[in-house]
Amino acid sequence: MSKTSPQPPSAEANGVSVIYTQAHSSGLQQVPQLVPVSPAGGGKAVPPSRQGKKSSFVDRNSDEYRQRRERNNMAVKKSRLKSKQKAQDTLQRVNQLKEENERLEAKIKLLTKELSVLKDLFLEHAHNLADNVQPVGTEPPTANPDSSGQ
Amino acid sequence: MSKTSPQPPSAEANGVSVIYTQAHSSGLQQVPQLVPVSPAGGGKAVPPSRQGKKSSFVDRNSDEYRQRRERNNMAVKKSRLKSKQKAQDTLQRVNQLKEENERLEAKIKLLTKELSVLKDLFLEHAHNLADNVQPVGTEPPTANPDSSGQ
DNA sequence: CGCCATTGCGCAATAT
DNA sequence: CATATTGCGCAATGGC
Repeated sequence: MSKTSPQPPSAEANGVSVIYTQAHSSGLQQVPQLVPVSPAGGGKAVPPSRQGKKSSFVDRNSDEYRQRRERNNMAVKKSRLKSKQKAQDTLQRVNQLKEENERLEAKIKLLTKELSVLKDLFLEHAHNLADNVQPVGTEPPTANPDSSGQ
Repeated sequence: MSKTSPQPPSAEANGVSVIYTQAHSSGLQQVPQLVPVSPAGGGKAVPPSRQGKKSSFVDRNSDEYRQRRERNNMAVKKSRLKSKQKAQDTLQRVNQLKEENERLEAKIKLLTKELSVLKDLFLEHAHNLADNVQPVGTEPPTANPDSSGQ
């Protein structure tokens, strides 16, 4: 009883899914019904073509309105879900890349070590040649008159 | 005139910044004032302690309420901004990791090539030895009966 | 008990 | 004209 998502604001999630999915805010007993589509001068006064039709009010009771709202609500949900998906994918991508990075670093470490070994062999051999030491048969391993490290 | 952010829903952004920052929904002329804090049985009926106080209604006109709302609105904005920041950071992280990946792959390629060269040198030298080629000036054991590779 | 932080949700303006 | 996105405020809830 402690790790649940914020749960829909009581309405709709409960049995009160009557009609007012928009129960929030000051409504609950809507009186106005008709509200100006855009209060305060929106700049250009209503497109001349729509003048003699519905001035500029929306009927919050019309089926048209409710249907539009519902559709938009669905679209919103969908969009937000998609958004969250993408965010998660991005997170996964990060982890994926981090893993690959570690893999590559490990490989580099290995290759570097191998190279180091081979180079050392070369150096040793070069020294042997320079010090006049025959290859097969005789081998004074680390008993060389060599004094330098490296 | 085509790349502007959704601009606040007309109210508040315009000159109508009266009080109703919550202008949305069916309000605009709020009549109820007092609304049940949680419609439909929320399960357990109100904490016994609050019974004789304010039952369970919120006064949408009280300064208390408005202040709480305003504070929450700020918190919400802040939280959302933070969220977006984090999302962007994550995207940057992806690019960062991708770059690093390329860098590492290039390094691997280089190291691999170096290794390849050194190994070839070794092979060549081994062949020289096998083919009866003495290093400084000594007689070889007349070629080794060695045939195993590696 | 309160405060801030998060989160799901619906609305409206906009973008596509 | 329809859907997709986005900023915003509300309310429930998480967490300190």
